[in-house]
Amino acid sequence: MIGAARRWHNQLVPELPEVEVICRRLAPLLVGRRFSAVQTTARSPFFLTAPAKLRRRLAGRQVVFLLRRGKYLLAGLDDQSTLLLHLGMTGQLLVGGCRSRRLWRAAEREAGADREFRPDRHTHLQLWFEDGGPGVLFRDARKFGRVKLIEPGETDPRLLRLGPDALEVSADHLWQESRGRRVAVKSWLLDQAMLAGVGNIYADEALFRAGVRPSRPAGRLRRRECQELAAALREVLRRGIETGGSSVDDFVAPDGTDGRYQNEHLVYQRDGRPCSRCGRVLRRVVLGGRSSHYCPACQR
DNA sequence: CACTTCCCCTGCAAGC
DNA sequence: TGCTTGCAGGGGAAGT
Repeated sequence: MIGAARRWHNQLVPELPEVEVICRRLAPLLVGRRFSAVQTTARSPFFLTAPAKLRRRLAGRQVVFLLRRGKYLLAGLDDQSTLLLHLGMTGQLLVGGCRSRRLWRAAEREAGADREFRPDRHTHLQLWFEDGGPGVLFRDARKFGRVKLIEPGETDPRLLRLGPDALEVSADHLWQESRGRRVAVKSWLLDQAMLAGVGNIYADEALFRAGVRPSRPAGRLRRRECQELAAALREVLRRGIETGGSSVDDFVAPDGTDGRYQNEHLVYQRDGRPCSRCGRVLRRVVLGGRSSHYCPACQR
């Protein structure tokens, strides 16, 4: 296999729209309910807060609110502590009992499996409620996800470092932040301290729509391009939320349904195929260790 | 200080 | 067929 024709199996990272979809669908299922028991697996020492402590501290707590900040989910609890969740690359939050073909391995899918999800060896956290209703399960095959209990009055340095939320990014912010930066605009967009919530897919899609080549040094952006990039970012993120997120591989909403935004990807993982705008063959380049997809004619 | 590289981890698919 | 190898990537640490 050569270059562009090669199709790697890529995991989809939950970016801002996916986390927002999860947040909106999960909030009615979490807020107001009280944890009865919390289960963890022996394979979960990657948690920022030790599993044993999570089990002890969460039991009996009631969820007061659920919100998204960048790619983080924050569940406020009735003792003023906060449960912080990051889905990493393969993290999933699922409602106990949900059905989805996507949750099963290819062989099982082909067998027509569309059955209820049951906790498996990658299900690291199980939250059950005292009302006896469906639980919420955190599953993460690659363990890049993070779970932390933030104690009352404490803050987390991860959250303090985050830039403004990408859903409301302004041209002025991009302009000011980009001045003097020599890093590739693509790598710059992925910097959560500059802008919170943008990942590989939406960065590539926004750069295409703004006509900016991912390898361009951020500091070379013109004011006009910052305007177009800000508008493109807001548009692709808003549309991503509207369509329920991108389901390239691992993303499923808590109820097991797929998103549809992958049907609207114009460049992401489309290298080797013609550009939808001009017909030129789309390319893939690695920037800062991350693959970027772009049109050599439409993006300058 | 700015920027790059490495590492964590696992599933999948190419290649032998 | 079955085993080995290598790639993907968010984010933080370590290196240049």
